[in-house]
Amino acid sequence: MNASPTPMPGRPVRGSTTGRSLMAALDLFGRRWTLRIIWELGNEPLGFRLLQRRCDGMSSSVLRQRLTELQEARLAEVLRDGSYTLTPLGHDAREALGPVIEWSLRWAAELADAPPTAAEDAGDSQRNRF
Amino acid sequence: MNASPTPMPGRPVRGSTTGRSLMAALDLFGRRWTLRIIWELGNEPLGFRLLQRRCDGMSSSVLRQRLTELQEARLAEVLRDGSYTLTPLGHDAREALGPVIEWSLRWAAELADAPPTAAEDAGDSQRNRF
DNA sequence: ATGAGTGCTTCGGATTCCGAAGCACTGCCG
DNA sequence: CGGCAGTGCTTCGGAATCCGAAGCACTCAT
Repeated sequence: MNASPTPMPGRPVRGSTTGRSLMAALDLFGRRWTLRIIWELGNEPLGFRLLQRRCDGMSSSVLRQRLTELQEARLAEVLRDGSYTLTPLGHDAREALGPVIEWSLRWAAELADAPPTAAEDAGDSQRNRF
Repeated sequence: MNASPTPMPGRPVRGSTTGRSLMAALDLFGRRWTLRIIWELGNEPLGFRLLQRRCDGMSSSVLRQRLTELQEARLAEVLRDGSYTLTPLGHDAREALGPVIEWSLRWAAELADAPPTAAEDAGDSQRNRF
């Protein structure tokens, strides 16, 4: 299973040597689908295939990888019936994500009534502005 | 610049068709280095190369990509002197990340005094537990 | 004018992600 | 009992993404 190691506080983070726990968390969360999985698992325990469907049919191989990482990081665990849940620590993480949710609503509102500025859509507009 | 489109509320998200703003946010944040960049820019405006150094020397090509995405998403902008900052919306996002920081501390503490369970380190231990 | 620093691009190779297919297994239901 | 659908999970080839070294055009201090 040739994958990069699960980020953990105390150990050096991918591309870093400091190992500060915040950086480890940012690295862990900054992997595709991780945030989404935590979010979906926070609602209710889910089996593998059902969880996969909730995540817009994400790749099963990556889902397996993410679930392993989350287990190693002690955010998720398997129930006796085989379904996946968040540990108490995992639920904490999800709650910590709450403000992000609220923000995303503001974000959506902001973008709705703000017409794109000339600077943005023409991505190659500014160059060598020294 | 062959890159996947910047996630935006209202538009379908990568691998999804719902376009809910939360999913867009999770997709945006769930790209490597994005959270880290927001974090670093929240402290102070930074020029390209300095920001790169703050992010453990991340790849310049990816940094450029991320910065463009963040600008399109209106989280970041360029100052007159060429350095990058967070927009007010971007600062909101960073503040929304605050609880995640606090959580990462608890996470570190939790992992510190919790010996690894047999289930974890031997990743290939459990198979076909039907 | 020379050297150091900047923002940014290019490009080949490494890593990661993807999705279809398949395996072994457990329920069902007739 | 014999299908048959559903499960968790793996494999594997190809696509997308990431990486880092190198370089370009430019500015500014010396």
